[in-house]
Amino acid sequence: MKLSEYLLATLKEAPNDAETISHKLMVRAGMIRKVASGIYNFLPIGLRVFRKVENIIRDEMNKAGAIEVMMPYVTPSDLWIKSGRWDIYGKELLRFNDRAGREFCLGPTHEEVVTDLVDKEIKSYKNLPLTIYQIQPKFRDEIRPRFGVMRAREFVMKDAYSFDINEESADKSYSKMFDAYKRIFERCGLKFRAVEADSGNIGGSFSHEFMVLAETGEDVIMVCDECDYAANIETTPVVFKQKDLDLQEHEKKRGAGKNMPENKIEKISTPSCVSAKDVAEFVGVKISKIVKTMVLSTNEGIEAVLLRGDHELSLTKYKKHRGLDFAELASDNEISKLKTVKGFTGPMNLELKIYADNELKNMTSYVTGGNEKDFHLLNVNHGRDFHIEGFMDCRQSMDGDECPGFPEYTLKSTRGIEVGHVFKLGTKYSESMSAVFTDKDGKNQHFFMGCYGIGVGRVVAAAVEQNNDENGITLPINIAPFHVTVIPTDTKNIEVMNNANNIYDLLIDKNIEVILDDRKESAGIKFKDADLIGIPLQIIIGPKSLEKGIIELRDRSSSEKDEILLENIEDLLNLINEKVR
RNA sequence: CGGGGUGUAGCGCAGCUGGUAGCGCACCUGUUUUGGGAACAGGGGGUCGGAGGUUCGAGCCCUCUCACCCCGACCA
Repeated sequence: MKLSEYLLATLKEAPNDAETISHKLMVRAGMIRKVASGIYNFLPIGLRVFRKVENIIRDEMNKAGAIEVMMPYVTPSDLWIKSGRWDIYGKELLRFNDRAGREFCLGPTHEEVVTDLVDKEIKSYKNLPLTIYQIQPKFRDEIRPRFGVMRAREFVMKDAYSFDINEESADKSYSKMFDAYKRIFERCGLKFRAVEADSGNIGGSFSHEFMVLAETGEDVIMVCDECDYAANIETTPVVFKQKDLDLQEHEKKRGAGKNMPENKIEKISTPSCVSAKDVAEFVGVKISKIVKTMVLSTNEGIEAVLLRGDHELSLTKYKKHRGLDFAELASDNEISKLKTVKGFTGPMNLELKIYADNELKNMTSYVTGGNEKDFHLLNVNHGRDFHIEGFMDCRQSMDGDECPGFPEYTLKSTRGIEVGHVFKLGTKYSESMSAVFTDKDGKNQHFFMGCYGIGVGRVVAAAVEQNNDENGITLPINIAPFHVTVIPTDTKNIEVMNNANNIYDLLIDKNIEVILDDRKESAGIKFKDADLIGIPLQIIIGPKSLEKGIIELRDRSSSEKDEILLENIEDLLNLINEKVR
């Protein structure tokens, strides 16, 4: 490819809406351009990187025995109604009608379509297991698209779906995909970790996210440095230990024959103290002596959950342990209907079902909201003063928490970009959509399913996020847009151009992905562009060195230059060939 | 969805108390250049996001609207 005939759209300055390094660099390198919020053009340089990632994914999918298909991204509502997701899926699902008024949506994922497809085509256990996949655009009307193609509304996803006769077989399909994912991200040169993720409500099912480690990642993951344990913070279990010391304290405070501490509740004025931190400072106790009451709106109605003041609620874990489909923090409006005041909510006389984090078991005589503006209560105790429906592990894990794998190790938080997710579905969709095959005994059985996604554009962005320096992008050679650029520093010098053209042709003959920067630009611009878009190998041909019969080979990442005699040009080509393969 | 912010040339920005729009980069032409984003000379490009209003006069003031960006469940 000659650059004079190419679409190279590099920019000196990044547009002001770009925040992350990868977003800035991808725009500056002419890889992507925004068309609308969360919707992007891929320009030639970007598309080349995209295709390389895509091909690695395709290659590993094929090697793992998955079979490629292509499903539509415009999907009819009846499939979604059948699975029950038409009503559950919120505004993320972009819905519209065709000319006849039929309802459709842009597919955000394809469980419905693929389950329907396999149900119709696969009748017998003899044709199982089967894993099919596609690489195709998806649309999710995200609340807040950001970071360029990292979180886009329209994006390309590789989604695979496995179908098995039973759970045991499904686990094998899952682990094949899991292994394929590891190979894919290794081949892309990414530093990543597979972490345990939300396993949903179905017993025995599990899920892993593949996280590229990056400071700008949107997800927080908890990792153990000593063992392999890693999990999304949303789902990391907290190892609970009943505190003996507190129990002894508790004993001392017990009244004769009574089961509860005798400290009397005290109502105190706490003007404008709405956060646990405010209250702790105002009252002069540790924040860990505060109990905060959070009101939740769920599919089973309004309820409350209690947490220690310095702990954070994990809605994911709460939903899971409560067996809820839906839960979010109650709105101001919902709270205003209760016998309480926002900022001063407490469990006493709150006419709601109250649940609590396990840690509450270790707490006595704590501070809670008074359900009255500017008032809190001291010496509140559950059991004596109010009833807790149930305890569960629902707080978010924190730095220093015990590793669930080994009690002697501790967890540390780090950030990651979720580039892949493998999920064991079980029979969730085959049941809701009545998708069955005939087993050995001639009986109908529901398929055991798994689904496996990779965001292709996000992998590209994550790779850029991990591979860059002050001059631009430094992608590894197997996903760089080109292998080699030939840079003649003076396009008017016939000798220089002849040699440049010659080397360019030789590289093409060897199937090296090469560009010739024959633009009538100064050498400086060519160097800057080559570095910015991240061509790993640069062959520099200039008049002065050519007089000495040499050309230069420069390594993008290390900036090291090798001088090579023209007569040894074959050696150069062989050297490049080795690096590329 | 709530809160905040920004829309002026392709990109980055300036534009005062309202007086007919500018800078840098990019682009085009020519000449000289060519080893890390060249120099000089000349040139093109804007219904100032859109609609309405106030005014003799609006990029600037008012109202509405659209787009884009940032922050936000952790307070219950």
